[in-house]
Amino acid sequence: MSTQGRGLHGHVLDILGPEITAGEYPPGSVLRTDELAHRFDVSRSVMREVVRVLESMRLVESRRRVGVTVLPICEWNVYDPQVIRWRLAGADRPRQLRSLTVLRSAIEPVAAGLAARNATAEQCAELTECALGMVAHSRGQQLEAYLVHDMAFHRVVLTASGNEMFARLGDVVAEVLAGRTHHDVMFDDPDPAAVTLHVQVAEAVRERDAARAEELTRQITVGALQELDILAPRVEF
Amino acid sequence: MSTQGRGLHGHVLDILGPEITAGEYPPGSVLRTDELAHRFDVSRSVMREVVRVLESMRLVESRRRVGVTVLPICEWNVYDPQVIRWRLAGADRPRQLRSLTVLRSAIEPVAAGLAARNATAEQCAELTECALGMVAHSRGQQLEAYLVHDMAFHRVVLTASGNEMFARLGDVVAEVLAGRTHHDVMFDDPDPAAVTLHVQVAEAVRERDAARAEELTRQITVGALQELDILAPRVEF
DNA sequence: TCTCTTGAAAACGTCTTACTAATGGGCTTC
DNA sequence: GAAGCCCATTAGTAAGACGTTTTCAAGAGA
Repeated sequence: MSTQGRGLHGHVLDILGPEITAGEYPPGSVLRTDELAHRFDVSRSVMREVVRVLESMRLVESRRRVGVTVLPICEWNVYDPQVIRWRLAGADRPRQLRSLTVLRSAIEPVAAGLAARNATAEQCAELTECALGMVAHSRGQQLEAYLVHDMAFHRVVLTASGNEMFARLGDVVAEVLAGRTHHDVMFDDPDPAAVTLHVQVAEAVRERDAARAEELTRQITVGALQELDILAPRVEF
Repeated sequence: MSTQGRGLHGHVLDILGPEITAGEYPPGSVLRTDELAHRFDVSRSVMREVVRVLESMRLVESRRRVGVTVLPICEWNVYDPQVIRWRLAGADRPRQLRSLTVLRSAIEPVAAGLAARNATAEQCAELTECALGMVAHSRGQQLEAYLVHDMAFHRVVLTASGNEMFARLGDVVAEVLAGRTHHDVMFDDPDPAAVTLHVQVAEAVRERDAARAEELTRQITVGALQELDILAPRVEF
């Protein structure tokens, strides 16, 4: 599921983007538009469009007489979904997974609290449905079905918060959850305690108990962090 | 401080981007590359590069035989610093300011907690210095000088957290703080309670008291939210 | 020898033109 | 009325020429 297989432009981006985010060109490296165009066998026009996009992601900077310079990580637009996908697919996947999980631990509890205030009746119903789906598939090697409901659950919470910045993290959280199931070691069945917590969050939101929804969600994210510490301890801090 | 006045490309972007984020073209509106090129008096090449960048921000989508379609807000990359700047400069500034402040209230307490664990001795010193600077300029119409130290304080906390996702929000927080001082009604002097809280956060971080740093920062952000409610109640939720 | 000036080379920036390709809508046909 | 074909439309790609800025080095002068 690359972003835009459409067009030569998207194709080149799908190769060059991951290379840069993987750190194959150290910060300060200089690429030449013409060379890249030749390498990918595309016209300079196409190559220029690719560079423009990379530039808007702050992965590179283009300067006259110098070339296309790779920027240090601290400059990157690390919230760009495309950049996140590239990094998750690449070498510093563990690091990215950790920073995203920490991000979740900050965002989701607050989002859940807001959801308890702002969720529509329909969203409350969706939430309950997702939680029940998680329960239903929590035993007997049904990780895929479980994952679907888990992703949906968190997406509904973030959307129901009513804050667009939170809502936009739905995709990111989904990828983190999917990553946990697909790439990393995952226990045969999800932690029963976590399943229960999801059900309780749905309850709390339905009952408009913001404080409880927040606290329960905090427990979920703390659990996710601990799980990460067990599987891949001390990758960064 | 527009992103890149460099080049025709940047110039067109600085006009078209704000127009789109201001909602001047309702979602589903169709723009034609040729028309835009003619309107801005640039070549189609330049216009195509602009469209590519807008596309990477998910503000528009380009399809053959159709044109450049404006996407609904829910598709936008709302974490793109450029998009944030455009929106802050435009019509839905209040809405953007509110969602960013809510975001702050989720992120900063957690970041402060992490900072208490991870901050270097140098960062602790910087933090104290910033807090003292805030105190020094907290009375007598020195809002500008106060703002400088306030922005620096929060940037250091976010950086010291050691999480790159948090660190990258330094600019955003700075713009929110600057916006509060410059564009919105601001009391003559900053709230003394807030000043004290900053000093205490610096203390807590220095003493490695994560829980206290988190709780104190939570009070700061809650204050910011309340302030927003007083100045511009009920803009969205 | 050091500095300042000047010039040229290098790389991106822009424009133009031509051509290709896909796709949505209208037209025809059954 | 439905299905399928055809074409106008608009973006996608390519190639080449020229402009512009920036850097760096060579040369002139002190």
